[in-house]
Formats: sequence, structure tokens, C-alpha cells
Amino acid sequence: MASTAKAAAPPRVRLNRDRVLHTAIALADTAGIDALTMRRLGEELGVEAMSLYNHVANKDDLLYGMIDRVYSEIDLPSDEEEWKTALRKRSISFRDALSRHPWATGLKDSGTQPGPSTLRHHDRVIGTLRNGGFSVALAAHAFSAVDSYIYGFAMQEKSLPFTTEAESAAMAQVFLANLPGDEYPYLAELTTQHVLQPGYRYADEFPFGLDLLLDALERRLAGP
Amino acid sequence: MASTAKAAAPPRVRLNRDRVLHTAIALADTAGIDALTMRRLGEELGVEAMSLYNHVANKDDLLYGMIDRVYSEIDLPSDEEEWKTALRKRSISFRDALSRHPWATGLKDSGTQPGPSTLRHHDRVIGTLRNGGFSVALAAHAFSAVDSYIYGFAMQEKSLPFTTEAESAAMAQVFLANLPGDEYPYLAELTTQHVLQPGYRYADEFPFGLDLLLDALERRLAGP
DNA sequence: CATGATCTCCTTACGTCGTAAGCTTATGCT
DNA sequence: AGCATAAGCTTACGACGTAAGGAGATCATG
Repeated sequence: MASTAKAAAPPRVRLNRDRVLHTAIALADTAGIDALTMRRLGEELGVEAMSLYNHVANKDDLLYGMIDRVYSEIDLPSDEEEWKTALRKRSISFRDALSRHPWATGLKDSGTQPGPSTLRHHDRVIGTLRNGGFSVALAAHAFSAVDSYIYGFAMQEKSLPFTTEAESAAMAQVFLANLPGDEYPYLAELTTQHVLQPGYRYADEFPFGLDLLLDALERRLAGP
Repeated sequence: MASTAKAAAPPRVRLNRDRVLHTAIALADTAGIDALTMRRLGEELGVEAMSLYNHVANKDDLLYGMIDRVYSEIDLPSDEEEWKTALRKRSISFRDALSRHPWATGLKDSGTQPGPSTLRHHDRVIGTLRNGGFSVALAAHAFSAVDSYIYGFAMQEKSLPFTTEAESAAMAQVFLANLPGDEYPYLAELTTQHVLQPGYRYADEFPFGLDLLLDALERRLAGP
């Protein structure tokens, strides 16, 4: 009887940092970063908000942990491939990760507390460049250029109010209808002749800029 | 005496949207975006928080207005210069603006409600490319690539916990001391041999990536 | 100039947020 | 078995954005 009572006792799953981070990311992905409140996250985990503080120092710590998890999802550059293809693959993987977790782009002070996955990622990217023949200075320049582009692209993609082709078309129509026809002629032209073309998705613009950068880097590496 | 009373009456300056936006930007610049609350902004203007709502629909509207103001600070590309130099100048002016107003980089949904200055800016940039011989599609690609880079660079710059050379050096020292020596060898190398070199400032990395992109675009324009 | 409408600004209040303090209960160690 | 430690809960506080509605100033119209 005592044992029955015990058996009926809550089959509660203990909380831990991993479960907290995992659920936080899932919540931010599906409901948006604004929905990620301590109370809501607690609810999602069947726990009161304040209990989360046993596994996370505060909300910023939670966010830092989430960001490091996103970095851990990025495929590291292979060191068996040429630097250019290795870097290209990891760049696409990087953008994919930011596209799966749009909230990770533009979190305040995201770079101030880099976690282990973040550091490892950076280290491997720089290593790929160095082993590809880049000087320390050129590797630093290249790293800054490529990652700025990826980050900025993800940011723009996120801030766009559409993602699918149909949404794009709808938005573009509204946009065109609302803007003073001849005041922004080039913008209107680009909208009708590019954005409104069948099959357009902003995400498809990504490889263009990436290859622009990688080709240019290759040239710098070979040239003077 | 009635007149004396009248003369002593509050020499109150009327509020208007322009004053609200101007003061909001100044506040965000000096005290950070977190300090920009409706109450604090009201205080700054000698007014109660709720009075602001006569000139601004809500806080998002305030932020949209601020962002459009930042765009209005960017030098538009001259149409008397070659596309490349015109775009280069405007890109540097763009980054300068984002550097003066770091809060403007990464505000949520910044692109969903473009204001008139934003639209004019985009229109002129696209126009510069079109008149420089870019096809509509190539202009769209180029615009996306360059502005993603600028945006991303500003983002990284903001998220870095240092700006001056002295701060960089101090941070780098702490960073090196704290990270597991041989776990991130390339990162360590880059830090000591690049970041810790005298005269280093991350902002100086900007022209490298920009010229990489512009040179590459020039080549695409000429080539196939 | 008078009078009514409209706009500006203020007061009060509500629900939500992150999280400090201190309690109770569960776990782990000796 | 008994106790230290950790995990989770309750309650509460101050700050936030902003809804509702009142008071005073300003403006439009006769």
C-alpha cells in the first residue's frame, strides 16, 4: 500500500540543461522568439518558470546556450577537400542552420559569449583557410567577409515578410499597388521583372553572393 | 495680472513626430536600445509616456520611423560617377550610418515596413546598377550580395565586445588566457598574430570584403 | 469674438515580463 | 539512517507596453 502510493508517485522526468535548451529551441522555432518566455518554456517542460533557473543562470545564459547549439548543427569544413569546396559546403550548411532557426540571427550581443561549438566552428574554418595557403591576415579577412555575408543574408531573409513563391508574389503585388508608381521606377522594375517571375525565392540568391566571394578569394590567393 | 499669469504660463514646446524620433535615436545611440522605453523617452522629452502615442502608433511604429531616419542619413549613390565608385561610396556611408546607430542592425522585422527613405535608397542603388549596365537579374543579385555583406558586417561589429584598439587587445588577452590552449590552435594563432597586432581595429576589415564583392561583380558584368 | 469640435497631454490601471527570496521536497553520500 | 545538497515551487517586486477615459489647449467656423 505504501508501495502502491509510491508507484503512483509522479513519474517526473528530471530537468537538465540539455532538455531546457532543446525545448527552448523547439519553442523558438515553432512559436517565434517572442513566445520564448520563462513561464511559457516552463509550461512546455511541465515545470514552473523559476525551476528553470536551476539549470540556466538567467535568460541571456539560456539564449547563449541556444546559439551555441545552433553552431553545433553546422557541418564543419572537411579537411580532405580543397579549401574552396570545403568552405562552400559549410557556408551552405551555416545558412541552412540560420534558416531553420531564424531567431538566432540578430540576437543581441550574440558574439560576446561564444560557446565551445562556436569556437570549434571558427577554429576549423580558419584552419581550412590556413591549410589552403591563406596567410594569417588573409584568412582573417576572408573569414570576416564570408561570415558577414552569410549572417547578413540570413538577416535579410528573416526580415522579408515572405518565404514561399506564392507569398512573394502576393507581397510584391501589394507592394507595387501601394507604392507611388513612378517614384521608385527601378524598384518597381525589379519587382515585376524579377521578384514576380515564376519560381522566384529570395533564398536562391544566396549562392550567387557566396560564389562571388569565394571566386574573388581564390583570385586574391593566386594573384598578388 | 491676468497677463502676468499668462506670461508665467508654461512655455511648453509642443511635441511632434519629428522631435520624438530625433530624441529616440539620440537616446538609443547614447544609452543603448534597451534604455529606449516609452517612459524614459517621455522623460527625455519632458512628457508622460502616454503622450507619445499621439505621435506614434506604438513602439514598433517608433522603431520603424527610427530605422527610416537612419536610411535617410546614407549618402545616395551619385549618378555622375561610374557604378563601382558610386556604389563603393554609398556602401561606406551605409556602414558608417549603421556604426553610428548600432541598434538599427538587427531590429526585428526591420524590412517589413520600409519607409520612404528606405525605398528611395533601394531605388537609387538599383538604378545605379541598371545604368551601369547590369541586367535586372544581375542587379538583383548584386544588390542582395552587397547589402547582405554590409548588414552582416555591421552586425558582427556590433556583437564584438570591443571597438578601440586598446579594448581589442585587452579582450584578446583575456580570450587567449581563458581558452583551452591547444584546443583551438588556429583561433589562437589568428588572435595573437592578427588581432593583437598594433593598430588592429575590426572595422578596418570592412573595405576588404567590399572590394572583393565589387571587383567580382565587375568581372561578372564584363565576362559571361 | 464666441462656441463647439478636435487634438494634446495626463492619470490610472492591467496584464506580462525577468527574476529575487525563501520554502518544501527529492536526491545522493556516508 | 541521517543529513547535506540540489531541484522545484510559491510568492512577490519593479519595469515594461499600452488601453481607457478625463482635463486642458488649440483650431475651425459662425
